[in-house]
Amino acid sequence: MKNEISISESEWSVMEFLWSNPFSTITDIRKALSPKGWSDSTIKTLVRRLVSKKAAAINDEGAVFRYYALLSEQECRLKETKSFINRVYNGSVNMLVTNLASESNLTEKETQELMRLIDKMGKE
Amino acid sequence: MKNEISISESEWSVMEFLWSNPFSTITDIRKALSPKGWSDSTIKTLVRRLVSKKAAAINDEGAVFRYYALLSEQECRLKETKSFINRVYNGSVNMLVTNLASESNLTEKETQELMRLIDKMGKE
DNA sequence: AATTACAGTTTACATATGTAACCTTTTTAA
DNA sequence: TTAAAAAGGTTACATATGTAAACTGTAATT
Repeated sequence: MKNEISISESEWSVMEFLWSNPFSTITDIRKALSPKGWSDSTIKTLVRRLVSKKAAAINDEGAVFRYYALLSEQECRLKETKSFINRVYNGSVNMLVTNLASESNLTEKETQELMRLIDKMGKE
Repeated sequence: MKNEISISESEWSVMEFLWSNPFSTITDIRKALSPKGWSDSTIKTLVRRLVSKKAAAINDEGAVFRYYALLSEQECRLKETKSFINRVYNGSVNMLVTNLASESNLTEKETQELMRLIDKMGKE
């Protein structure tokens, strides 16, 4: 019953461009994503899918369609982050950060302080 | 050229059980995952896929097969975490933690200290 | 005007994933 | 010992995703 919109990895590239450059044309998108090496068709498919899943929309006032994101970067990130933490860290932000910290080069003391802040971050 | 093993959401449930309970039988897994409401077939498919993608393996010394994880929880988490951060936060741990912090109830000062630690965590 | 370069639309096709039935053999409980 | 339950194997089927060709129309370039 939610806005179960899920954006795939490839689609994220498009969304990211649209977030930074609203009202872009297909050409704009194609140029920006050229490093990806995708064919023109691929780009169009990604855009079409984003529009059909209501993550983006079309503005057709001018001669060519201009696309823009319907979902904000912030909300998409939060949604993805939550589902990621649920899937991989049993919903525990604490565990995630602990894991990140263990990969880092913080001193024992700093790690402890980090843990304290994380704890304080609440909501388990 | 990497160990491009990707574990899907449903498969994670199985892996998690195997991490906590190595050398489990299908029945063990089925019982543990019963809250998921999956059919017996579904469980078997998930286990089979994990085995075929070399994330788990079979020990067939006894009468029934016993399954165990071939990849550690730690390495799977790190892999997933990295790909997640790359996909959603442009590879920036910093940005991820900043985002988490902004969702929290830390004081301004604490957030600043958190940021300092994150920065120090290095490898951007 | 003819050619080219896109735009927009439709169709395609392989792999991944969620979810499960069916079949055969073996084990177990009534 | 017979029926039910489970194990292991094979097959299935819809949706998602990565990736793209083909077709139709229009706009820009030669």
